[in-house]
Amino acid sequence: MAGSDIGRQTGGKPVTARELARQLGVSQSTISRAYSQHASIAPAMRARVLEAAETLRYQPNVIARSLTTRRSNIVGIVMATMTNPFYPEMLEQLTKALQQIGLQTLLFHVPPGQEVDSELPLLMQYQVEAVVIASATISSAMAREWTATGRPAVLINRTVPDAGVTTVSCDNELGARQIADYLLARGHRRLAYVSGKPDTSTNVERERGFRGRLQQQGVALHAQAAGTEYSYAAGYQAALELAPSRPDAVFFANDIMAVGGMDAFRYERGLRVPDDVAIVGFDDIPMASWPSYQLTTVQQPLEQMVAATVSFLGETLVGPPRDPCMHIIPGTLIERASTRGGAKP
Amino acid sequence: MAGSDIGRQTGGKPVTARELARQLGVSQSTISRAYSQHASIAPAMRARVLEAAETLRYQPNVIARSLTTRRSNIVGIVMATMTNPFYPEMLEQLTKALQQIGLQTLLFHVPPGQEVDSELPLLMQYQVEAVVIASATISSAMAREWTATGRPAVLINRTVPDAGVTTVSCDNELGARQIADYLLARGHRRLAYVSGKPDTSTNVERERGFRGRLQQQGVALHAQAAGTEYSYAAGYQAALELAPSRPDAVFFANDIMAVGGMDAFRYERGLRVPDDVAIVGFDDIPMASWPSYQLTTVQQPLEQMVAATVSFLGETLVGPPRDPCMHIIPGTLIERASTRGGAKP
DNA sequence: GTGAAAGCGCTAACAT
DNA sequence: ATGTTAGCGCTTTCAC
Repeated sequence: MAGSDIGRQTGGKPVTARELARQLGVSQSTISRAYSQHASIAPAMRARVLEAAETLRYQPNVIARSLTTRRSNIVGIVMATMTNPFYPEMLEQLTKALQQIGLQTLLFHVPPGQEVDSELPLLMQYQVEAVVIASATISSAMAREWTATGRPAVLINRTVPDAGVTTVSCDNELGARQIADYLLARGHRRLAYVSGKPDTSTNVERERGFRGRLQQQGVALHAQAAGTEYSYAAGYQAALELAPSRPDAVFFANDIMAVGGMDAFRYERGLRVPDDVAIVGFDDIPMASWPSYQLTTVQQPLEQMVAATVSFLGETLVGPPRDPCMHIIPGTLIERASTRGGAKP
Repeated sequence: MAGSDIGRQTGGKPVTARELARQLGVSQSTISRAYSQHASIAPAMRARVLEAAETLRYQPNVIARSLTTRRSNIVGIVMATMTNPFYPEMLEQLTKALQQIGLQTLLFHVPPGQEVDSELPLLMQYQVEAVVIASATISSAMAREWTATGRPAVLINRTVPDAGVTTVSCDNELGARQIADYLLARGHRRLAYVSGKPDTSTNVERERGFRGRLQQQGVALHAQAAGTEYSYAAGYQAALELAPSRPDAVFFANDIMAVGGMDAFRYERGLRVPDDVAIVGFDDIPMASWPSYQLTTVQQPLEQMVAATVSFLGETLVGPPRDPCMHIIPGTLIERASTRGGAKP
């Protein structure tokens, strides 16, 4: 690693391929070829060019390149809030994996109230080659419009019905069913569900899985509280609403809510977890394994989700566009002390 | 919001300004002018162009624009790990604020072992107008090289001595001194410090502030443990090392470590917080205010830090380059139950 | 106020 | 293997 070739002369304009060519007494295309993997150029010549580039601090302008190649090597990532610790982790992994295959990440933040839809024209202007939408949803109309442009879109952790968008997600319904089975097997009968942000596919699927399974087993849902969003505070609030009905087990739509709920049960209502009330979440965020929480949860297969996303993008950006597909990966139920007792405070 | 103008015809190539011009029977420069704020164009004409653009799904190609204007409107953000919850929050705010002044964020992730330095040439190739480095440090040699290109660099939450880089940071030394004063005032005398990642400026400054103040007050540091990194696990580990020396108060280099340490003290050593040992952190991450932790800490002025960063960038990217400066903003000591007792488990 | 023409820095035929 | 030429889609003089 040279660590010394940033690419511009002191204070001046960046040196261009033409200048470098002039200095070397070669044509400008020769410079270009030196940076192109499969170009026919004498190895000696390439070496000469690269060496001169180093001393003159020449760096190819990839923006200009993308104008002719029509490949920006940029993918847009759209995220709503990152207050759920699950998402920073995902973003980090995603960015890393994309970088490894030579793709850069243009990050867009969608304010809570706003629609993802309104960001897409901007992404388009920046010529991103694909868009990854995480912790946010897109209208199916807009999704169709986007894919009509020939650019792939991947929705992580959300699905949009028949919009032709590729989806990568944990099997939420399966996970929720496993939770239901697990709680029933442990003898719980006064089961409650705390929903997450309404109308998100994750919430719908998890609720459907949980309720569906209970129904199959002939157990009625004891109580339900509506979280307004996927946050600690919403979980906390929901737990307070739920407490009077005295559930013996509560499934929160995700971990950050579960953690909030647990705190509310313990510190506001003096309930013991799991003795008075068992708690289950979904995601397996770092806090879930902290001794203060020891939260039973369904672990999302983050690595596989990222891998699926990136390999889909990688393939469809080189080869012929792959058809959109649904990648539904099963999660793993992780049993911890929030349901099975143990060394709790 | 139209919600319907993504910018490309179905499956085909994006429509260009030239095509749009041809359709309208005007020159291509007219199209350009319609999108330029201070161009001389008849209002009627502009309206005509914009309307046609909408129906034909024309969107200017900002990448091509940047070639002529030499303004990419892209800033690079370089982050190391985001496992410290303080950083996702910062990233979110930063991206939002940059977007508001028309700047987009190209995100680069630096793997733990790797140097930021190696990423900069890539940033340069993407013609970013400025770089913001968070949760990571740059060598001062590389920093000088970068600024020599005439592009601003901002280091958030880190400083690099005399490298000509603008720095935005909390007053770590002051904060640490306040913590020392606070703990002494509460009668603690067996004080310990848990250091963060060695050689980071934050760690150096916080340690200096804390030790310095103790020395001034004639109190010797009772014990110290070396965290290897800013993580929950490192804090946990450090607490275990510290426990035998029986400190009556521990200042952890940041909150995520403090939370880890607290869990270790409580669940591994059975100590009560704050009765047996008082705990203080730094940052004020969300978990610090959760009832399980109720962590006394110094709140970083995140909003002001982001505002300072963005306004510096905004100014220096339009007007004449501003000189690099140090923005040191005082934090706020927040007293919670981890030092003053209260409703603890 | 609008059109014509010359680039921005690069890649990709097409020559040689 | 290298040089020449023609753009990529846009902004910006310079005419009129």
